[in-house]
Amino acid sequence: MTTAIDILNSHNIRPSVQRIAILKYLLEHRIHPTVDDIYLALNPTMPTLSKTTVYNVLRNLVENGAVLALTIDEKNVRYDADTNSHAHFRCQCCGELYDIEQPTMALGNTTGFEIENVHVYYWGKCPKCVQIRNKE
Amino acid sequence: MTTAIDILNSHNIRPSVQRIAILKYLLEHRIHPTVDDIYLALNPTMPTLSKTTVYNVLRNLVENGAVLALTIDEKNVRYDADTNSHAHFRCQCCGELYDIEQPTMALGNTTGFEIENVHVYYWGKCPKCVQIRNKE
DNA sequence: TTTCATTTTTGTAATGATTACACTTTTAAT
DNA sequence: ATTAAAAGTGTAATCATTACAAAAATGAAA
Repeated sequence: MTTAIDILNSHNIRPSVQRIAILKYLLEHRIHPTVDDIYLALNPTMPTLSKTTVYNVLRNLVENGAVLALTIDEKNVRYDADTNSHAHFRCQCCGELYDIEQPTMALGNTTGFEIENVHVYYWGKCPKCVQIRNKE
Repeated sequence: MTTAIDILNSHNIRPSVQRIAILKYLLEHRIHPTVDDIYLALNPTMPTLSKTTVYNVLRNLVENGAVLALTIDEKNVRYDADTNSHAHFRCQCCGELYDIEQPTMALGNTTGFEIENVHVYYWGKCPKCVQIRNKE
């Protein structure tokens, strides 16, 4: 099992208390939290934590490829510690954000472009909301 | 050629002067503009136009499927009048946003999910920026 | 272990996109 | 022409994010 410290080290990010806490939270809560989610979750046990630090740390983690920033939610950026290839699904009923298997893709003509990164975002109804609708 | 009015009518949106102007601008300027881009472009010839109206009209267009909202840019939502299936590429050097051919995708296991919409976002270097880097 | 430079964190203030809201104007049907 | 509904407008509020300067922590050198 890879710990937060290992991940920080392997991305050349010095493992400060705050960085460890934030990455640890992301690793243990795969809910694609927003900055606010993270701040509110950690604040009780780290009262001195500043929201600016959460922003700073996350920018650092994203820039160094340790964490993904998801822009599927128009309001807030969401963060994901799972950097393996996978897609995301956002339910238009309940707003929930799910991990979903990455489709196998045959790229079209992308001549001249150097592609470094792909994000696939789905929108629709999640299983829970489909069921609720069918019961009505 | 489909006009702005045709598109509005076919999506059951009443064709007001402002709606026509905004959709026409989107149809004729395939640059994925932001709200501000659109407002600044139209303001000279429509001095009474309000930015709130631009927001309202775009929300209406998106909700009725006449226009796409792109969240590839973390700062602003960008709008696209091309609702045909295509992907988007954002250059990490110059920030430019390109249309790009939609990959042919074989969906993985999405049992239970009702998928209504897919967006594929690419990041990397655009041909211009690749060239510039190679010349250095 | 003291010193000092560098990095990191912190809190407050600013920014900037978006929305709320109340009022005015336009539209379309009678 | 009258009138009710829809659409547009301008200002003020909201809220995520960033800027910035001061404080704290870190780590290397003496």
